[in-house]
Amino acid sequence: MPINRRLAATTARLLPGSKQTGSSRRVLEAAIKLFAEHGYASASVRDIAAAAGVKPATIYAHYPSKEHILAEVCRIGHEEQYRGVRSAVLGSGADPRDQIVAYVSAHVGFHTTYPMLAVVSNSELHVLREELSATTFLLRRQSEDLMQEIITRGMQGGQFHVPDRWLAVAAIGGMGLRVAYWFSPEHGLTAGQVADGYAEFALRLLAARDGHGKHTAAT
Amino acid sequence: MPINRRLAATTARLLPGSKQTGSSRRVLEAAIKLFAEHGYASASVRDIAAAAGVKPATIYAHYPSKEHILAEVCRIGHEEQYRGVRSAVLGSGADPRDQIVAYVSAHVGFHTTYPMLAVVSNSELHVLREELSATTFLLRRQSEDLMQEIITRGMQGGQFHVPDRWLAVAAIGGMGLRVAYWFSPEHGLTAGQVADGYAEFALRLLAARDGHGKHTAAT
DNA sequence: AAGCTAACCGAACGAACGTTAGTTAGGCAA
DNA sequence: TTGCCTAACTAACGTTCGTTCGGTTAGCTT
Repeated sequence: MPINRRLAATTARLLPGSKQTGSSRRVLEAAIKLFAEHGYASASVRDIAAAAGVKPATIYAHYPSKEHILAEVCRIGHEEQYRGVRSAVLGSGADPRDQIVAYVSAHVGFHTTYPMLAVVSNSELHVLREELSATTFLLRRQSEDLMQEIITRGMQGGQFHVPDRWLAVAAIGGMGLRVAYWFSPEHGLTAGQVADGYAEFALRLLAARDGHGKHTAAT
Repeated sequence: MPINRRLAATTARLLPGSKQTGSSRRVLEAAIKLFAEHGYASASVRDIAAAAGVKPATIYAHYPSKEHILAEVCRIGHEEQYRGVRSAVLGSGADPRDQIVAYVSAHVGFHTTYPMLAVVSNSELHVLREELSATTFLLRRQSEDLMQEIITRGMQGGQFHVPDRWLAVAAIGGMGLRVAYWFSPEHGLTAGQVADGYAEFALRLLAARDGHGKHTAAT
């Protein structure tokens, strides 16, 4: 087991409810695994075909180009992530603290459940032409906006206090993103423990130590 | 200005004190910029040569292979990062809170000063064979261990309280890593503001909200 | 049985890849 | 001047890349 793996996970998981079937789906799963482990440019169409149990030419019966495969993977990944955090927040109470806990738990949960999908969606997106990545960037933006709205409401209500709300979004989002790289079921921590821990971290990060941010200056 | 850039920074900075000179250094700087923007596999030797104002074959007079160029970049990046956090911590007081502030400020400072170097060092390292990445992984490990030691001392002294100390290292480290991707001098926040903000975030994250972690259970 | 459709494959295309061999130009010691 | 060294160059090597094209199968409909 080499130490210089790109991520700790070893198996690719596509969404159980994906509408893809047969070879089309196996190609997608193989692409997720290979893109995650070696990167988009280093994973050849021949590699993907072999991993999917198919010949290279067959791939082009399902996808118009290698780039479109990546675009589909990124779209699926960001769609599931946004769906997850959105439904979690909607299912929580009206207290911004509950909403942040729900958001971060769902966010981390996505990265522990679909680590390879998360790695590809986040670190290979830049190779896509804007035409193919526009939808995905919109989804990412919506996820960020959702967190920022929660934080803004929390600051107005006095539950949260941060020097800069955008910086808090970047910090909380960033620490969640990295989970996909190191998380593994054999790591010693369960997915639930990581989600709970990060939710607690996010709460601490947003709430001033004196407990009531109303009395300190904000930007 | 396309939206799907891999990172916000536009200019590569090599360390001012690097011993490299002339073409050798220009090749290194060009490689940092191209590896950061397009990834190791997508940046060809011909691209690097053109950016360095040199012909492809000339590169092999300075580096034995493309892989060795990346290895050198990763080594320089991790060396500077470790040097930075280490000297910052040594220059701070004995209070773990001061040490964490010093560590995180230096860590974030590295990622805002050398964003391209940081992006390459952290996200392209996995393509290196173990033989070429061993030194770099050692440096990364030392940086992580340093933060963990600070946190451990802070927990023993009652200043810090976290459910899992390794999880705290991962969270603080992860949020700092991401800074290299979005930070830009034109972003609205100065490097100092980001460093101060993240240092504050790290302190909050480590210190229980009741202010004295001694009274709550630890794992 | 004939015909259609979707899926798949073998073979090959031109382009780009990392790398190498051999050559040239300039500076310097003898 | 001669010889040597360094640093850069030109040209090309063999390989792999993404992609395409023509043809073959399997399964269903009529």
